[in-house]
Amino acid sequence: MTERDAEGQALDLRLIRVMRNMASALFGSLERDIDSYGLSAETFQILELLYNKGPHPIQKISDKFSIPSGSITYVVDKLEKKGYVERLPIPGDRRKTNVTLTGEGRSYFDNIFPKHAQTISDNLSFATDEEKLELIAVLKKIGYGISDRQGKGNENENRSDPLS
Amino acid sequence: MTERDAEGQALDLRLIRVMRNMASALFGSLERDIDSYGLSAETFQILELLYNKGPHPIQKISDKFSIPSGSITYVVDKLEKKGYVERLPIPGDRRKTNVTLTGEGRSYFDNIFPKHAQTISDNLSFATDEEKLELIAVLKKIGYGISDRQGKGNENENRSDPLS
DNA sequence: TTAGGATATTAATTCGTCAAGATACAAAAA
DNA sequence: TTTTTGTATCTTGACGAATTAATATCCTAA
Repeated sequence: MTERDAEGQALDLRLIRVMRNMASALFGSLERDIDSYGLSAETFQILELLYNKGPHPIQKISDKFSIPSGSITYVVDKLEKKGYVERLPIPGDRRKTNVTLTGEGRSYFDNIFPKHAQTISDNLSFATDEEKLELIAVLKKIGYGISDRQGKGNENENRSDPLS
Repeated sequence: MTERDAEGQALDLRLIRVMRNMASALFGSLERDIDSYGLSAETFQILELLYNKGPHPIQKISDKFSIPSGSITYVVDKLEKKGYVERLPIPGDRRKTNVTLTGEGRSYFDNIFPKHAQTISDNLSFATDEEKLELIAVLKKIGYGISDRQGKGNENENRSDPLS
């Protein structure tokens, strides 16, 4: 990789520091919000996935969120104990298990999601819509760049739902 | 807090998703780099602090990085066992303990920091300098906004080294 | 059939946090 | 003064959360 001159490097270090602080303030705030619903950021995202895209095999969830295979059982167990999801066998392949939202899980998410979305908007209210569009464009470019450079084995991934 | 219309809300959700994915790609990449030096993101940042700003009392470090008081002992222990830092009493207050870089810690950091800085530049190379400056401005604004709203008890913090 | 891989769980372990405790300082009361 | 009360600092030990490595079951293709 090409080396940067001292000045450019200093700019990069400044940017990474601002990013770290912003991320810590923003995601910290969102995590506290999610915590108030009795969930973790991780379990919230899993519920969100099931809510928006229906049942998923355990392994898909594990992949999507980079949760180790040994941990995903533990995580799904917790959600199952709370009554928000259930495990269902997948016909045709008895190795797989589908995770699906229960009625209770759905209505709980119906309840908390709008609140959380409002918290997100509150936290992002310090930028204008124009700035937000600019952020989306640039941050996407960076995220893509990094993921593509790494993912030398994932070329066939869903590019219509980028970075998802 | 004022509520957003559906369209604005959708923009916010888009932005937060892009931010999450970007952060996970970027910080994941940086963490893997740091991991290759046998450190965690947290311990790396502590070494960086001691390197740039000299010895710090344990409690300052604990505060700065929001590490619980029970955990900071554990973290400093690990760095001490590796020989990178040592604990020294602070004259005048026997409750406090200073954490300082050892010679070994300093030369180790001398060695790894330039490598890590290069990794940072590599990961940020997908944005132009102009875009980076724009990012710094907007992300700072968001980070400030969130921190200031929360920190109703921290008005007296160091604003010349913002969000640090 | 059999060999190899995919999927999920279990058990052991590691990691980090919390609550409680030990010590020291500082300020107010006696 | 000295005593008391409250607070700050750090560590300890018990605990829970999350990961790893090993295991059980199942599928696919040679």
